[in-house]
Amino acid sequence: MTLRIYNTLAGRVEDFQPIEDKKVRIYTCGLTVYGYAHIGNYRTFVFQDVLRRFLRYQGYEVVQVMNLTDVDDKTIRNAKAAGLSLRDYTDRYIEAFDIDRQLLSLEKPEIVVRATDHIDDMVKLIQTLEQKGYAYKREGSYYFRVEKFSDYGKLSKIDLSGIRAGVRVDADEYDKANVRDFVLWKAAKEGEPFWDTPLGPGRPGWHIECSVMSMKYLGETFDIHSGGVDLVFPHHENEIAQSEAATGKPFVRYWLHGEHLVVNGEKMSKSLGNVYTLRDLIAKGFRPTAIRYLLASVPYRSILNFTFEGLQQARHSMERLRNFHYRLTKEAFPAGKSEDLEQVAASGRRSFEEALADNLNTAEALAAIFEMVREGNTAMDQGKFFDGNREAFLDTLGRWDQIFAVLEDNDQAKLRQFGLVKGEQKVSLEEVPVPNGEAKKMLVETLNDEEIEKRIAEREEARRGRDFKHADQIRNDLLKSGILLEDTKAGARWKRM
RNA sequence: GGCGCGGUACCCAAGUGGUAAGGGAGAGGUCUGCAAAACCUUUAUGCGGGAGUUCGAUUCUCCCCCGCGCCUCCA
Repeated sequence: MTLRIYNTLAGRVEDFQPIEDKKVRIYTCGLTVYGYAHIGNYRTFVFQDVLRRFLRYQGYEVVQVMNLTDVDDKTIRNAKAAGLSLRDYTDRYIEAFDIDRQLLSLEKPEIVVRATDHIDDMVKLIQTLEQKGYAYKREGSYYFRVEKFSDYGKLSKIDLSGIRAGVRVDADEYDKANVRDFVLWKAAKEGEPFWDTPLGPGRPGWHIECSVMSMKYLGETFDIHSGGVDLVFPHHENEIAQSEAATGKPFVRYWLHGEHLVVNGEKMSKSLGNVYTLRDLIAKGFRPTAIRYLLASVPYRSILNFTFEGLQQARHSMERLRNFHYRLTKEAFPAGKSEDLEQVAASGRRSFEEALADNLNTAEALAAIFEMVREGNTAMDQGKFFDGNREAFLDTLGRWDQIFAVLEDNDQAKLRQFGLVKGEQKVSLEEVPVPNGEAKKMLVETLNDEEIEKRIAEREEARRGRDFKHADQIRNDLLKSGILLEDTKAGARWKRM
């Protein structure tokens, strides 16, 4: 099944065809590590994760490069405020990001790179651009001569005449030859980090790192470049200009952009106080898997309206899928096999695959799987689900989960693994992060599996003796610890709230 | 000013020129020692408003209203 995907460059949905038959090369703009990533960032990362998972699902080998921008005005400012070197400061947030990534079940890109490890490569590219007449130097800084690159604007469809001198243009870059020109290399400033290079002392401009690192690891022309919509202009437009001016070859074949997320219908902003990090949400008691589910459930090209109610709804939807999975694995069914049900499982699989192939329509993929769940549940309730049907349903559900990755209730285990359990309910946004330090005090500690099982056994014993008072006592105690008991036909089942 | 996106039930959210997926919540039911949970059923003559094209429009065209994004750092 060919993936059809919206290519910003083409301005329409296109069939995806990689350069190399069974291999896909992807570059994704990662994070500027000046602080914790927020859920808006994660919306984009979940989209990119769904993309790479679906490509792998289709049998492609994926080589994904993700960059981490570890030098820019904000990182410099914040590192200085924290009294740390740029490296020490950004290391902390990179570590925090890696933990978040695992909490959200984002597959690790094959190659994760940081800008400051590629200064030499950037210098070389800028030198090439200068030799070809695309770059010029002014007062220690290098700029890209936009008017020399005739394709400028082809991605964002921007009208260059719309950029007017003196309006909406960084005032301290007055020394550019043309207001449209963008900086490749910034001359060193007093009190700021800089690198001594053949270009002179300074630090890289924002766009150059992505051109350099993507081409270094993926070649001068590669398949997919993705990021948030806000990057279309100027970031990606400038990347194209730098890269294609230097190589004379097409830079990227498919440009993919994820829409933003808003909170309660409003843009996230510090002044509104609605910027949430993953840790903020965990501290409020929300589960990483529910967050992933919510972020994945809205197709990537639509604005996602993030609300706590929506997160709660996501949690419940996800629970329904897990319940069905539980029945499939634990409930006893009569021997035999229903051909009709085999068809239900097969068509569920086909439908969700088709939905994803259609520009990653995750909402439709969900609908497909829920339809299968309902039919399966109905058959089970009527005694018409057979042992022989187990495998096909588990197969479809498992395949679906290769993309969505939310079936397993592993939140508690992961939070423990990263020390994000017990203690206070809220961690201030302003605190300097120590991923394994104060971040430990986040979730209310709950009982471990053995303790829970033991209490349940005790309750079963009480119930057999018709000592319901004691049984109910245990049930209530567990509930207070966040453990919900469910008496099913197959015995007592528990889950964490 | 330029470019672009969106308005579908109480909430989230697909989709189509042929008569509205799915989830959550609510209601009813099944199950249960009770309860919860779970499961089933059910919930838009309607898709922002108006006009047009058409045998037929939520889906196409035009106008209007509302919300939003980008054009400057931003996922």
